[in-house]
Amino acid sequence: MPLKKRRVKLEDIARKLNVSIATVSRALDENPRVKLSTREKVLKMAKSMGYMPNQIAKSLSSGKTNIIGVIIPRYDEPFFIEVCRGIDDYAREHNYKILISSSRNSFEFERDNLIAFERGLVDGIILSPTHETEIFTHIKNVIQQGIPVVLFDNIREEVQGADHVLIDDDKASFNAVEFLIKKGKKNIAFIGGIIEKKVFQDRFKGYLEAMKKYNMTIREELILHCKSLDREYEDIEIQNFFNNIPIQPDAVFACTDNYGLLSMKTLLKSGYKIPEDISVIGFGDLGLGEVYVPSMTCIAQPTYVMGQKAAELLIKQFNEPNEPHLKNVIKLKTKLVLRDST
Amino acid sequence: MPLKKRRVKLEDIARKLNVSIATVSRALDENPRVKLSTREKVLKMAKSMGYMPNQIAKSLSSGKTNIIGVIIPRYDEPFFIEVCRGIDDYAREHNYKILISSSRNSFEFERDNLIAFERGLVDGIILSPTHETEIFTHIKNVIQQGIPVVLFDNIREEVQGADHVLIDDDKASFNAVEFLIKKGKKNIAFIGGIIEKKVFQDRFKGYLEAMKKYNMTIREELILHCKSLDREYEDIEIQNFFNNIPIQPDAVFACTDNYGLLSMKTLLKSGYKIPEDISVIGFGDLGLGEVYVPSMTCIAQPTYVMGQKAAELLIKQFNEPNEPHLKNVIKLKTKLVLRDST
DNA sequence: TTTAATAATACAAACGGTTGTATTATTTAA
DNA sequence: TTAAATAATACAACCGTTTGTATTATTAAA
Repeated sequence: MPLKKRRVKLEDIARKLNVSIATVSRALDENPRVKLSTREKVLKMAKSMGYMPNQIAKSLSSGKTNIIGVIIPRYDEPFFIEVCRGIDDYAREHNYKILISSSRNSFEFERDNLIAFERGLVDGIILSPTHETEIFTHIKNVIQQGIPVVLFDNIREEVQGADHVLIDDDKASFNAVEFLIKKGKKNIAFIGGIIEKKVFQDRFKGYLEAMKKYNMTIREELILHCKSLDREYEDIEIQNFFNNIPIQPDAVFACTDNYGLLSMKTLLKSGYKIPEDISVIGFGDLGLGEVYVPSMTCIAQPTYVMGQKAAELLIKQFNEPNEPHLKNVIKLKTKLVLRDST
Repeated sequence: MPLKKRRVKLEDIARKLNVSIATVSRALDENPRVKLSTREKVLKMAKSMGYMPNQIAKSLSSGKTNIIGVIIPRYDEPFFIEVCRGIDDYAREHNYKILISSSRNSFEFERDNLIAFERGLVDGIILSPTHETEIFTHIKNVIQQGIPVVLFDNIREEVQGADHVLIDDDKASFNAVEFLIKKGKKNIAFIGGIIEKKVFQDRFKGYLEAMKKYNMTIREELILHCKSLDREYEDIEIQNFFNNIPIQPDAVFACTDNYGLLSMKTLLKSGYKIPEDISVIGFGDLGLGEVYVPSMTCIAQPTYVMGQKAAELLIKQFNEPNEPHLKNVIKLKTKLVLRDST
């Protein structure tokens, strides 16, 4: 193992060629201010000496890091990973890298991550707030520093100066439930999550709206708002719900993919035939819905596109540094992916 | 929206308090060289002015970015995401951030990412080589620059100077197949992947070893080496295999989670009862195996721990900058998670 | 007191680039 | 040939920190 060699820098090249650092810098930039023959000499020498520009020095000097900071609530959810893919692809095409941080579903972590990014590490931030996040001063602070911010997914409150990328939860649910109704379903169960959360409120709202529009009876006994955050306990809640249900539902609209799958699991165990006896629709089209037997009909979110859009909005902000930037709000459409469970 | 304000820097604080920049810097560092009363003044002023240190300047000056670069072949594989979680948790505890890059399963991208990291953005690199990666000069270059490197998962060849974190594929397969044999299975099918790849070679090796040890007849007709890289085509290959199989297998050992699930899907469709007629074991414990009906017995890899170990080794390298660093190789144990499919 | 020792602070170089301006070399026009 | 115009390059400040050394203020010892 050879000794670690000191990095080659502009100065080293300059000295060897007996030119100034400035000339070397410009030559490497293909700046027309340096003579062609000089440029070639410099490029050749740089190559032969194994020159690697120092990104940190560049950033300090230019005030740009070409890094986008991304904060997601968790890594182990395909939804966020897909969004990150979208961000990454778009970013890479525009010469940006992404620095992903997980807030571990904790407000504290979210704030800490934001503060870390605020230290000049990133040119802008794409953030999906945790469900815990109720105040937004930490985000507003960042914006006030002049750092561009784009929010996506779980947005409880619009933030002045930040762009927003959302899906239309309300409408998506409405469409799914409408679809069930039009198929002639009478007793459509609703499986939602903690009702304090905006997502679940909106999805519930869509359910109610569709039911009302078609004059369906809304039965409390067919509605479950899961309270648990823990996967394991969700399972139990859903089992209890279906095992003690006083009316036989003929359809289930579940507010997450997992709720849908857990429902199917329980229903199959109880002897229901899917889709003969009962139809099931889940929300979100990632993970297991497709390979499960039977495969599950889902509301597909344009996850990847969401990431792309977020990156696009952010980079747009980079390129118009003349404030004040107000906000763009993009609402993306979902679509119903029909499978065996309906 | 107020105007973007210029960032507060040490100089601003220094000027206000009529002290030198050095003193301010040291005061914020709690350096005992500054008087307590001065330090307090500085801290107070820094806070009231909303001072945020500039990470880039710090990095340039200190030569440390406190960022770990991570390169994985793809985002949309739970395996890598879990490893990243492990890396991130360990890194965060030791005051490092991670910058994740995907090589999109392409050697070119892998090399490009590596070069980007080489520009001084990261203090060290954790890399899982793509299946395409056959030469390692790009990695050796990085190591020669004195940048610590840890490799994990798909390592075809040990690289001098880099640490390695692996699982014992051979033994894991051996154990799984041995388990099936001990359950009295006679016709154990093997579903592997492209046999040129080291992983699949090792897993096949484990299968053969177990079969030989227990004097089982090895039948070519029960062995499939999938050729496809494409999920969709995998499905077809596996369907064809089982639909045309001349002998009824009573067990399947599949080299990936997905192969296992696809096998189950096909077998169920063909009327097999699992586990009554046939047992199935998959490799990898992430994703669907658990929720599938029936749930699938799997070889669980210590994915999260793998990430932690990788981060640990890397940070260890940071702390012993006296070369030459040779290499550490860590082989992690798997375990068989029993479920309904066996 | 006056000096020596030490505490507190200031100065300035360094990290490795970028970029505006000054300077020198070369070409063009008179 | 020489002045003016322009091309090529050099100089030096700057980005915001850290840190070794020099300087000044304070305290302790003689």
